[in-house]
Amino acid sequence: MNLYRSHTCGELTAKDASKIVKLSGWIYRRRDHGGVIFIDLRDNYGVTQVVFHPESGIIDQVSSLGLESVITVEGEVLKRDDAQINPNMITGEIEISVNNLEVQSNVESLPWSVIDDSIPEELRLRDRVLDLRTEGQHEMMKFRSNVIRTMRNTMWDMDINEFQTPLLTSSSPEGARDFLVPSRIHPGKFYALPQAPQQFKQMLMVAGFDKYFQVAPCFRDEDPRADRHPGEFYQLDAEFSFVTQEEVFKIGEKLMTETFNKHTPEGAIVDQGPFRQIAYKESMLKYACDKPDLRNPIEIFDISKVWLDSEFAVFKSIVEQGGVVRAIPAKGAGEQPRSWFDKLGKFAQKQLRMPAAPGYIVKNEDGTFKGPLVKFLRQEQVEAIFAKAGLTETNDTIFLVAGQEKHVLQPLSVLRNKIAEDLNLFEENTFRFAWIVDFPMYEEEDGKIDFSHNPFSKPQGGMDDLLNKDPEDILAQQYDCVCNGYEIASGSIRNADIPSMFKAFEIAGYKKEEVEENFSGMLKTFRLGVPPHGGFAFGIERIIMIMKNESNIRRVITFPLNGRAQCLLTGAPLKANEAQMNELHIRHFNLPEEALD
RNA sequence: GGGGAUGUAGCUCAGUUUUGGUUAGAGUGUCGGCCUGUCACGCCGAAGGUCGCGGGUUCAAGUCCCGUCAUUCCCGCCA
Repeated sequence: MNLYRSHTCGELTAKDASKIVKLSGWIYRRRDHGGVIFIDLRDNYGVTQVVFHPESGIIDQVSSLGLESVITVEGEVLKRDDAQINPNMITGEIEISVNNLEVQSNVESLPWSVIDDSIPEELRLRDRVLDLRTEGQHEMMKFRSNVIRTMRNTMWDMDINEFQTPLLTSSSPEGARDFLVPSRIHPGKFYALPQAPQQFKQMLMVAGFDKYFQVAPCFRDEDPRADRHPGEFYQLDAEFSFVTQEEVFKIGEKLMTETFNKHTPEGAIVDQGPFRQIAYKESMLKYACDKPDLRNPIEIFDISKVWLDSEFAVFKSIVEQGGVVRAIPAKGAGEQPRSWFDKLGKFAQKQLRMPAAPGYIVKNEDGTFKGPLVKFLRQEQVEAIFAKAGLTETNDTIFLVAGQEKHVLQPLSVLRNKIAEDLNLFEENTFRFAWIVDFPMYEEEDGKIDFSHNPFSKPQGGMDDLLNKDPEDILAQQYDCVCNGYEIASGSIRNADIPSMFKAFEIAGYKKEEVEENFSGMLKTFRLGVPPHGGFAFGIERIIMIMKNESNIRRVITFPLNGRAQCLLTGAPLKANEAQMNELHIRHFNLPEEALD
């Protein structure tokens, strides 16, 4: 017998009756009847009812202990009378009649109750340990642990090596803001925390390891979102040599299906590979975003041209000036009350900052149409639009959004999901995957050409594309994996050809010397013989959020930062003292007033 | 940097608009008492409030106005 326990609080049942046992755990609940006291004792594994009788002589001691105190009890396992069995507990057939109590740690007062599930997040973060004891949060972290175990095992089963890569490394000029770490040994110089192990995993391929993965911490100094933890997060990062895009997809599909099949609820529908592949361009048209939620059956389509042959000056001039009109088909939406349409219009203007509420056309029972825009089109034009949408029933509706393409995409995407949600069109308990492929290599903003994704991706046509195509027309062997409206992975087949790498950077405005300097490590190794290679990185937190249907990423992180990137437990970030600053050769300047106190 | 929502007892929330008006309520938790079979135990009693903060309007502000802070969601940002 262990010093503290012979069993856990989740394992004793009727078959253990009359055993003498020792249990340790936290006081979860107490029911004091004056003469007899019941305590629900909780540990990581479960809850067991322990009973104190007056004859034990420790009643007074027990009633003075605070909830969440840690105790060790010793006693006999008693089978309960039939009337006293609690069918809701695994250990509900028995209880422990205690004759010996040892207090490991007494709790004077609790800031809030572990049983209460309506505690605000600020307190949960401040008292995170208490929060991690609550049933929901405790199970969540065990769930995360199990998911990562499955992912690791799946990778190992495919004979993929697990390696670690440096955390103190160099800044990469592309991408998000870096976290910098001042060097003591090299005054004035800084390490950067990796935004991803990108360069190192490629170097592992050059080193001949063939297949690699790791559960990698990634650091990006960006503002948070509900699905984006500020500062740091984890990726299941992987890279493979001598592979094609399709072979990388197979590995990713195996990883996802194994993980989701094992950890989603009974009866869930999980896409089994091969996953759908959707070209970036197609995705932007049909779903108005590059991470579509495919549980939503609505597909947007373009109806720009019809307005050139109409009397509606607003849409006509938008299209004439290169803008677009897009249609969102909404099956049966005409059954909704007028107030629903009004509310949707207000939402669009207020939340999505659309200049006007989206127009709509509803099909009447007699085959005519109604809505503010109907009078501008001929009957056969409207009929053609509905035919294109495949809408044939009374009350079927089409919403219209017009404007320059870059302005309408975001509102379209949000409206597509909101309409489907309001109309209850989403598939339930379903996990829909897709690969978004054929991303453009470059994008133009304010006349400047920049990489639209990863500068290390291979242009689909190689050097030939780089030399002969308009940069905006060059596609990359770059792909994302999306699930239920989240981007859960990103990857590419890398550009392993040194001349075309320089050319690719040149198009984005980087001089040869800059590239040599910033990627010296990687370039040097590439000159030593680089295999064709490619890979992916899956966002672990997002995968867990999706499986648990959680909307906030902090729920799946043991010790998350708050929305302002502060740790309420440790106070991080904190000021450095003078001695530390001196040693690191750094000094403050230009601090805002509020930082000076 | 910008926009929306929220802020009342330790915690969850009602009261705030329509209509500014006596002592701001409930549940839960806490504390005290009672209770030998409960399992979210029960019963009796008590304590607990700068209505986020500051200013303004008014005879009178939790309620109206302005500002500000905090939390959160979104936009920007996220190769």
